[in-house]
Amino acid sequence: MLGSLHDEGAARLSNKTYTISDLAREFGVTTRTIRFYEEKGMISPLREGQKRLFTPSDRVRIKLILRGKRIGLSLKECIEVIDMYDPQHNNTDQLHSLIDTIDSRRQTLQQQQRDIDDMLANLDQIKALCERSLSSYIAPDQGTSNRKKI
Amino acid sequence: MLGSLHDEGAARLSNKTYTISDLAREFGVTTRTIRFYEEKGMISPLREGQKRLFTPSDRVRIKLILRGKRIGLSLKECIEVIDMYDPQHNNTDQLHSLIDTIDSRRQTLQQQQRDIDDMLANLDQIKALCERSLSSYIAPDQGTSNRKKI
DNA sequence: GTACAGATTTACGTTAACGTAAACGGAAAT
DNA sequence: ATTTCCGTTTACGTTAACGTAAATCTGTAC
Repeated sequence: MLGSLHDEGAARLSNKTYTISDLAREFGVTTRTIRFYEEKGMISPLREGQKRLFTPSDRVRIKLILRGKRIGLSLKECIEVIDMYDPQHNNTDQLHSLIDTIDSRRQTLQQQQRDIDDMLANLDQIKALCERSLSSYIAPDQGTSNRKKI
Repeated sequence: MLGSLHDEGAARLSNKTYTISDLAREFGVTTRTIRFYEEKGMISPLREGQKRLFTPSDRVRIKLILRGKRIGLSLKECIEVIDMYDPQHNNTDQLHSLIDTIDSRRQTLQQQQRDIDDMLANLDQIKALCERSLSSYIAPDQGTSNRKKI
């Protein structure tokens, strides 16, 4: 399997499991959300009778899904990224195509980095203007455009 | 107005305008999208009879909307950010509250930066594994886990 | 036993961000 | 004059990602 990342102490042979509300609480989502992810085939928890039993691996997948969402990926894109961890390799073509996918995903991420940097810089500017405006604050006043500081 | 950014050559007193398809083409979106943004009050192009006339300011707003979208903001969040450029200040409380908003938005952006960095690092790992797997490729083979390089 | 807290399935509802189609207006080219 | 190209309005359709409600099961506390 090309080396499964995220085993989180594979040595411990961890057979720990989580309930659905454990994970919901940990990640600040509803149980509905987690069931929805299962419906979509994004996770496949075990069953103990009727109840779901989540493994550490399920837990990591959820974590990765939420990381994806934080940067604006759709759920579909989230699984695309996650599936890269466990490639159906064996095949040279597939490996090459995976590399292409990775490169393209990287482009997007780098564009996002630039966008975030830009936006942060803008926020800094605005904040600075706010603070200058506050420091020189005396009384309510209109047009501040080209007015010199008092 | 606390100093309007993005005048893009305010000195030139630019009265250039754009048609809807100009901007659609430039930004790679449909005209429907632009009209939709107007419906939502995100831009307010002039009219020449019935037709829309977009100013450089409209153009910048669209640009900022799309930047927001690229990092996963909703349209509502996009205008929240854009509106920071043109605060209804005059009021100390409002300025303080704007600063809070900025700080909170910054937190989110920084979390996104971390998420992107993490994801990029993961992609690098996966790619490296792919390439190692390709370089030692001889014939279709199963378990590569702990196998030494040939 | 039964009440109660959690878990499950089923299924309809909701919001966002457009897509898409229909029907029409005005100017320019043929 | 009529086709051809924008452009416009109106309006219904669509997908994603859950929310929410109702009915059922189930193990544990009392």
